[in-house]
Amino acid sequence: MNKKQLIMEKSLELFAQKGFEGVSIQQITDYCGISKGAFYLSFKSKSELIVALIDDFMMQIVDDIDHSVKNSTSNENLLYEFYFTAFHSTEKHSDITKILIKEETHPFNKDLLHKMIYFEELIKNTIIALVEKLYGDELKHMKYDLVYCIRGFIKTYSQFLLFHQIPVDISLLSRSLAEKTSLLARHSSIPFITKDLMEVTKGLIPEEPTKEQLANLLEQKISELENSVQKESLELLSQELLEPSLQRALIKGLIENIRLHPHCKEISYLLRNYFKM
Amino acid sequence: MNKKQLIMEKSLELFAQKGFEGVSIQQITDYCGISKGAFYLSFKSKSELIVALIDDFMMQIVDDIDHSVKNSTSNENLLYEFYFTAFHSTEKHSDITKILIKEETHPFNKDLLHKMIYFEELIKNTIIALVEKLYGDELKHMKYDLVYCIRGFIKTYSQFLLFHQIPVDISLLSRSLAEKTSLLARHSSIPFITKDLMEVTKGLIPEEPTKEQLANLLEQKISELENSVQKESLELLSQELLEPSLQRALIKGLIENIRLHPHCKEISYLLRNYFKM
DNA sequence: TATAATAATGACCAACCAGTCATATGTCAA
DNA sequence: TTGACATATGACTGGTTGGTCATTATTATA
Repeated sequence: MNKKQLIMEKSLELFAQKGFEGVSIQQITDYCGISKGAFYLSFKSKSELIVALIDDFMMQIVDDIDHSVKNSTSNENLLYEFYFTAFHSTEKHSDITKILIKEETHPFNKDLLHKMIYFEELIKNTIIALVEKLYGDELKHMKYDLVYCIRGFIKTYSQFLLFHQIPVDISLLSRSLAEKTSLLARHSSIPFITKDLMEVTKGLIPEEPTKEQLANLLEQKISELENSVQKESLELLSQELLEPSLQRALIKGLIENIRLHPHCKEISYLLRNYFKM
Repeated sequence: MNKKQLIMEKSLELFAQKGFEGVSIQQITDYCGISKGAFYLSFKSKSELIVALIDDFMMQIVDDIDHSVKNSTSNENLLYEFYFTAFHSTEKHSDITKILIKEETHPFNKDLLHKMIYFEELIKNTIIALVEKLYGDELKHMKYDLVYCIRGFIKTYSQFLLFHQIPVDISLLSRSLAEKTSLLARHSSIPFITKDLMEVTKGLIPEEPTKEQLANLLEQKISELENSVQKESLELLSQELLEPSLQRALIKGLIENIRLHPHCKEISYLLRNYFKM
């Protein structure tokens, strides 16, 4: 296996158990069965590993949730599906989620801090899209308040799922929260979180990447991948980016194709936003 | 000033900024203007300092909240008052609250872990008392679900208050949450957190102290205190504990007296429970 | 097979840590 | 003034850390 990949996957387990500062490079290399020096051939420092981890795995969760919101056809079960996807994804990627929760309150590194703020912003944008899809302009001044509540629900119950080793009925939880959310949306009238307050807490604007940046990212991914449907899809999307010609349905299909590859989630997410799918 | 007290107060600031593991004994002693050796005259180890901190300051918050619930006369504004007290108290003791939030997900020490579980349990008990006072048996199967939601609200918004340095209208926040809570209590029907689920997550039962333990604790506090109304009150309560004679109103008054002393909050809380006030 | 290039090793380094202890300073009473 | 006791000091120990680098092993090329 790719050594970089090996280190990332093994260290993820350790970090989830003991937090970043609780795991030494020595422990990681022992666990991987490699030497300490070999580690530094793959990563310049411990921080770089951590940032790489967050980058890679974080996007898988964001993409899962965002995809479920953007691709739901009926509004009937949207709330339920949203919560279900969110909890399902946090369980599937429980290691990285544990890390995100653990390090959230004192990220030991500037880079890491920025990644986490960026992550938070993406999730928030998805929730905003969800709320707008469901309630349009009905909510008005309660909109951002509701968004923050939903985010709070997800955080609170994710923590419950991850830190108590009890088998839990996610479906029930999602129904319960969907009901609660719907209640709050329809009846609450005193907003605490306003648009202004939410802006202030932003900290970092997740800049939309330019067409050129996207093209470069695609180029890079293409060179990394083996020949496969995903590679072909990426190449077609790369062409489409530079010279638009395909119909929307085709583009959407291509983006769906690359979503299947776990390390193309970020690209998939960015393209979906770029092509406004 | 008492050296032990000095160390506790100064180190609290540092810990709140950087977390327990981010602060060395050397940094603490430098910040206090004492030598490293002097630290170990007051505390056997770093852990002991941390446990002492949690013990002392944690109870101040628990007592504040518990007191507001147990002493409210009308149910009209109880929810609002409860939230207001909770947020007011977390702001007043922002340093210790930051520590509690930061260390919650990976307490670096068994003792600390137990303290935190104990703390969580006390808060939960207070919320249960709140819910029962407000809704009695009406809620039935939604009771524990509501309790968990309330706890979630407090955590979510405490984090918001403490980690964004924005001036915030706690009163508005409390009204907003009181409305939300009331909505959930009256209309939600799908419980996720059941009594069983809440039991499982307990981990540690906060054992009610026996009469003898309480008496010892009182004795100790009495010897620590200077002559004052508080000391007198403690002595009277100590007598009352061994040979009941006073009327409830008098006992209640005495307990109120000792609440005024910041380091008698725990005693006050325990006595209030013992005498079922 | 010989040579060059790349991958991997682990002893080593400086920095930091919690905790110790011989020594020094201050403070009483006799 | 003396001596006994409590208080305070900071150099020191043993251990861990992230990170380096001269050396060795492996692979590719010719």
